[in-house]
Amino acid sequence: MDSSKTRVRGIGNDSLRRENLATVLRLVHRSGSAGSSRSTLTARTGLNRSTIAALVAELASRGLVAESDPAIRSSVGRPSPIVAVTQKAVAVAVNPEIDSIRLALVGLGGSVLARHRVAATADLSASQAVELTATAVRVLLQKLGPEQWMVGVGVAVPGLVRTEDGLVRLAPHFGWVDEPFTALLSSSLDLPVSAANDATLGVLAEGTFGAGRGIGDLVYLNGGASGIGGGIITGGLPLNGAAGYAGELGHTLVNSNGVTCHCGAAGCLETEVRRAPLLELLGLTDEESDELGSALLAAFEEVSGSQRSSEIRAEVERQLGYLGIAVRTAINTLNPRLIVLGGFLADLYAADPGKLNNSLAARPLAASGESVQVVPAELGSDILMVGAAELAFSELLADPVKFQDAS
Amino acid sequence: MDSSKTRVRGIGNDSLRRENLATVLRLVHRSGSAGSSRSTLTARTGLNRSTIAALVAELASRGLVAESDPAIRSSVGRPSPIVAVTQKAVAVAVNPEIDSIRLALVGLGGSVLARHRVAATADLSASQAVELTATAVRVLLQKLGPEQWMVGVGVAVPGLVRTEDGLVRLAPHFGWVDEPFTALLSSSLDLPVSAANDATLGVLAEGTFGAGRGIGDLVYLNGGASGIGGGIITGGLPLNGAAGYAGELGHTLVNSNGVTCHCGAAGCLETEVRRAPLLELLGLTDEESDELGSALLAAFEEVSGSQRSSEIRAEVERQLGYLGIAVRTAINTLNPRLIVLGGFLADLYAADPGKLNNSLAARPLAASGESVQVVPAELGSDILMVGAAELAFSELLADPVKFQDAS
DNA sequence: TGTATTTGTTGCCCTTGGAGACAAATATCT
DNA sequence: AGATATTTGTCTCCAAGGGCAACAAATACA
Repeated sequence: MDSSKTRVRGIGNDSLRRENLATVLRLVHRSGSAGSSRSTLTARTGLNRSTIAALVAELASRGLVAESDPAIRSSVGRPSPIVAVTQKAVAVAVNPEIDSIRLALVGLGGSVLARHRVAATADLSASQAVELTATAVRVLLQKLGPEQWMVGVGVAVPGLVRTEDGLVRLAPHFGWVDEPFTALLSSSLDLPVSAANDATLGVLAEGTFGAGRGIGDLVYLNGGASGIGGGIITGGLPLNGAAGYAGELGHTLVNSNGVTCHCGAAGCLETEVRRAPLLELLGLTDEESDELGSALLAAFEEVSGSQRSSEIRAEVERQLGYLGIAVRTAINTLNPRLIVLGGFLADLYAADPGKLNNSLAARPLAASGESVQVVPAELGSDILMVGAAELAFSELLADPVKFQDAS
Repeated sequence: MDSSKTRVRGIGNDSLRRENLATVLRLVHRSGSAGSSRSTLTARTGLNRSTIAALVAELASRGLVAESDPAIRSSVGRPSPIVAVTQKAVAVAVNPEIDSIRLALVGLGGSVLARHRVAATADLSASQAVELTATAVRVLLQKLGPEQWMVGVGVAVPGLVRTEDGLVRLAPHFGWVDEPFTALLSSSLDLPVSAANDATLGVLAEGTFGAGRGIGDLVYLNGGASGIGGGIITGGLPLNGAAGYAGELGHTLVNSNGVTCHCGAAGCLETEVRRAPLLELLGLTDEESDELGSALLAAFEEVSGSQRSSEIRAEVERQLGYLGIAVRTAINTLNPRLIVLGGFLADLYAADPGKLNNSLAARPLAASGESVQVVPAELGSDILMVGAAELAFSELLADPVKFQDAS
């Protein structure tokens, strides 16, 4: 009912403190392991020196941040202590995929402390997946130090997830429909569990710690084995939509004469732009998909131009053309400053950047200097771990007081 | 640089008061001329009775709101006074269009106090338009009472407007490119002037006072004489994008085999779905476009099925099919709760609602109960006046203290 | 070595919202 | 009609939080 972000709740004296604590913690969190000096926090928040001191002290007493002497002393004046997140509060990130379930222990600041992987199959039922995940989480929990405490679990689901309660509405890979994965996992582990779409969490990670750091409007497009997912940040906030299903850019129409998609429409982006035909043309298996990028580049650099390489180039150009159409629609709709490409879309783009860039010219204002930039994702394979952890941390970041009383 | 909406600034004691004042004023503003009781404000904000009393008193002392006895006494208990906006603070709304420039004097709460219209031609230069507008605004200013004061001017521009400074980057109707319309008008009138895209302001109006009242995620699609514009609200906030060009849904691809659009691409929504062919088939002129809706309905209700009416039906179905594709893409991207159709798109939809609704079925989750609703716009011809005024009021609504000192 | 600069630290003040007691105004029940 | 319950305005006092100014500390630079 009150989902509107235009503030309706007033601010009391207590929520004032809470918001300021959250602001400081978020700033420190976003600065990652490098941390940021107390004077920087003063400048960025606009708060008084004494206030920042008090806020940092409270966060420190709760064990969330720690102060240290600055390593390099550059400017004149009394050096300001560096405030950085501790690794006492940790989250577990989970990403169930076709072949395996990946997990990680992640600390504040986006640092991956430990990884774990369990094999899975495509015909896994939701309750089986919960079982597998729960035991894997318990393995990770054993690695926790005595001082560390678990904030919760974040799950990056390849499918549609209802934000409200984490219900997995649709996960095509596993054939799940309306599976309460989140609730089951939560009751099995007795920990708070939250879930969201994988690409939505991808853009969260990339926008906080990756290529989109500090950028308020960006679109993330990820090409995976079985489709294309999208995540959007606008005005500095993740775009979830009414229920959390926003960002399904894989179902943008790119070809009226295209193949019918599993969604029922024809010529969707993800029916026209696929990894499988590229791998096939290159003679690579699914497991060798890491080599896709270099193989494509090799095919494009080949001067002689064999029959096979020209076939590859044609397919790449074809796919890039369709990708361009979808990206153009996204730009016209969202006016982002940055398009981040992940998965095989990054490889596709790298093979012939000019093709996509030119394709983006066919839109209003394209000629002006205010055009968007297309870049590959910066975060590597940890992106979903970081994004899922970000989700798990979100409550803590919004209200550091709610957790762990001061000692 | 700091365009991100994730709070970076801390909250001091002064901004605390400012935010609470703004929250209360916004709530009263959104409740329109009906106003809302003080007890309602207490409940909705979560603030204390005494605090609300103080805040309302301050707003009243600034002349922005006034209290009055409740008209109907429904429930038990001491009756709570009704707080409603006054019409002392007013804004001027401006909408330059092909044939005329429309203006209005608008008060808080979205009430249109006076209207004005001056003839215009399509070949109007920007400076000529500024001249015309400025004199028209001066006419409206004379209607101001002695107690009223002008907040500023808001302009709804049929084209791309840079949010930052109101520069009109592109207005195809007039052939304007990078015209500083806003700055010129501001210096000519010596008043604050802000500008934005017309459909963006349309969704603001419709989302605040119209069909989307209280809904945090909605898309507004408007069909005009010369194209289709779109405006988006997500998470309760208008979606502007990096520079203000978001919402250009008229350039979504709907037909790979379509006509080339002025944007350079082929088969855009606005090349396939147009008002002109409908009017032509119905034998209506541009001036008679108000009758389009009833004429279409008549053609659809005709039982016998003349040659002409079946042609009309075919064209309507064709256009609705393409509209459905664009709407589907928007839904997949934004997951709105509501699609609001304005202009001739509302007429088109009304002629055969089932066609569009069925077309939306071809998307993930369409079968579930969580599907979107499609509705016609509620606000009539005043929509852009209200939206533009909303823009002009936005600074006041965000910080009621900055204006007019307490007497 | 002295000076300018920046920033942490401390004590005090001001503003703001909250809580509670009391009064006022209404509906409802007897 | 009168008593009672309920809701809400009003008033006074209080506590908490941030700002400010003075001082001290720590650095760069001349």
